[in-house]
Amino acid sequence: MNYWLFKSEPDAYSLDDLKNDKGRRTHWDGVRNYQARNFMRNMAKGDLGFFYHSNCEEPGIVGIIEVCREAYPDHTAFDPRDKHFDAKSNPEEPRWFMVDVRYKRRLKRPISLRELKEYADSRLTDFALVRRGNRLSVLPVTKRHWDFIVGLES
DNA sequence: GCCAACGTTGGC
DNA sequence: GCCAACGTTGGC
Repeated sequence: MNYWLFKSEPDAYSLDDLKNDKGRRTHWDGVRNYQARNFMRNMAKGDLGFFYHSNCEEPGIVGIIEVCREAYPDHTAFDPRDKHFDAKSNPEEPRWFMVDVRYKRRLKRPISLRELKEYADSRLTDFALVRRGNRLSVLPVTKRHWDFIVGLES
């Protein structure tokens, strides 16, 4: 099993939004970055992910979600009215993919980016999230890092 | 293939 | 709202 991190702006889509969605699940559409897309194509059913709130008052990890459907074409790329429309993608040769994720649980407390950065030079070296300039919306998390971060919870 | 211009992300 | 860090685009 592999571990991941999914970023979302809570104003646009928060952990509560996921929890309140039908079946507590959603499709993770709108990713338009090749590296992030490749990560999604590597995801397997049952993989776990952190739900990260970005671009907000206190950016940080707030919950845990699970991949419940593996990568399939992101149909929002085909819709000219969609914000993430991409004329270069089409159903015959889709360029962008998405996975479905399901709410698992909220962390006992949010683990802020500020707190995670305290470990950037020790327990969380090479964790992409705490490296400068990282803008990937989907990124892998090693088991070592995953376990350490979950351990910060309590 | 280089690189300047441009658009986006996201912390602060 | 600012701006640094990137990724992408397109002229040459």
